[in-house]
Amino acid sequence: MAVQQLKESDASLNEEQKIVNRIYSAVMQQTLAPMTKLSEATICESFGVGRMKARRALLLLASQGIVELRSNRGAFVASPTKSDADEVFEARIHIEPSLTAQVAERIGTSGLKALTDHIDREKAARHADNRQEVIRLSGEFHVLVATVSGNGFLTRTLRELVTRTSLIVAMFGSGKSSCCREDEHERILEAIRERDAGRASDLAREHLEHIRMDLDFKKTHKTEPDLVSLLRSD
Amino acid sequence: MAVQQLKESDASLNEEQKIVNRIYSAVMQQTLAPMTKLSEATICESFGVGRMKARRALLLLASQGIVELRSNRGAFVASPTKSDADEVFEARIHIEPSLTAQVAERIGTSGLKALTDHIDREKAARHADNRQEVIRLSGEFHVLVATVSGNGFLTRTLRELVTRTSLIVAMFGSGKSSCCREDEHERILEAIRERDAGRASDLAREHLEHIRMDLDFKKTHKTEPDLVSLLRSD
DNA sequence: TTGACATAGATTGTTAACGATCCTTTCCTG
DNA sequence: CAGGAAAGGATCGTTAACAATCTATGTCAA
Repeated sequence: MAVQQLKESDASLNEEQKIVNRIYSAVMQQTLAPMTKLSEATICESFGVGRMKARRALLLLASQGIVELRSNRGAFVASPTKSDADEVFEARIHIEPSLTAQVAERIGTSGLKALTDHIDREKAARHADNRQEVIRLSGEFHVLVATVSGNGFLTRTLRELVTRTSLIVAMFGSGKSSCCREDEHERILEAIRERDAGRASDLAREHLEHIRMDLDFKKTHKTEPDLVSLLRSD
Repeated sequence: MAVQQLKESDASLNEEQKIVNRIYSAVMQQTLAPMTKLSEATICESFGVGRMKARRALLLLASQGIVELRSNRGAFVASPTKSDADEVFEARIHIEPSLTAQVAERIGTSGLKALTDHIDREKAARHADNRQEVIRLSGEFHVLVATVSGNGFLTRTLRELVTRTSLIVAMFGSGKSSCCREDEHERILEAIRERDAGRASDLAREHLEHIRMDLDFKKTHKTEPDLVSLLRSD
């Protein structure tokens, strides 16, 4: 079980993929909020590329549900609905427990080291109170599990699911616990290290259900206070 | 569990999505063989669209691994390797048994009717010896299971997986049994109808493993006789 | 003051032309 | 005759200009 490309060397990639990855990261660390407009011009000057590259990047992001393209109006960071959230968590609960179990059975030393290092980085970020980094690393843990499984397809699928989860949390997250709970990743890693596939699977499922339970679909969407801020006297 | 859009009304779709769907279908019924070149010009005149739409469609197809874009050389129908095949079947075995079990638990009457009708169409096509239709419907059964689950994300994911499986079978299929076995879909449907989630899950897994076992990775790729045909005297 | 309407600006969608790269054919040379 | 180099053709990648659409501002009338 070789870990192929833990570091995706940003250099050897075509430009639009770089743009896509940067936007993915921004969404994952909740720098880009749902409904944020991503105009072509913005992307062109932000990344120093032509309009063609920008449009290709936006099309790719749209095909993965990260942005929404409205005709003649531009691209906006997706704003998932409750039903979108249900789909995403349902899909993750179908995939991740089974995948985590497989990883527990077949992981090698290099994969184990990658996961351990990641947990260390998570702890460091948490200790440093670097919220954005904590959120991003929390999400990427799940992608990393797929990566160490060696399955490129599932890695891409999970990257998409995790990113959409980040948008869902941005929309419906209930306040402070807007990222994964403290030690759940560590406990999953322990189960993997002990080759306990059943426990790893259970922990993964519970972890996802915890994230889901921390959502609150009753409150009005978090990203509508634009209206409020516009109504303020200034 | 409402079945939302069993018929994707080809009319109300933007043009590039129509192109993508047509190519999907062609791959599914093995009209388009791996490594087939899809030049921009071909698509432009085939669908009567501008080069821009053609390029967008090809980019979408590439992002889903159906075609491969080579710089300055054009788009080619993907030719999966053995390792690609392993990834696809691994992913399907992670997803489909669990998904089928869920469908067995939660399916409603409309979903049951959709699946039953589909099986009927499969039988009719088989009886009529319409090979292309049999292959296409066999693949789409798996997509339909995802559709009746009501999960749009998994539906898209399975459409991609099934299409790639079709390419894999085109590359490595061992002769005659190049499509799903006769009655396995029917047995899965029976388990679903009886709400036997465990059996449905098992049957789905076995079915996938049967498809996988019918592959033969030893033989030279099916789509290299281009070399042979070039060597013929003519 | 409020509402509708018209105009101006900005942004996206499309097309066409140009430049770059690759493949094929041809021709030259050993 | 074989090998390689160069020219030609075809295809893709990019850019720039144009057309279409939407948003916002401003005006006028009720």
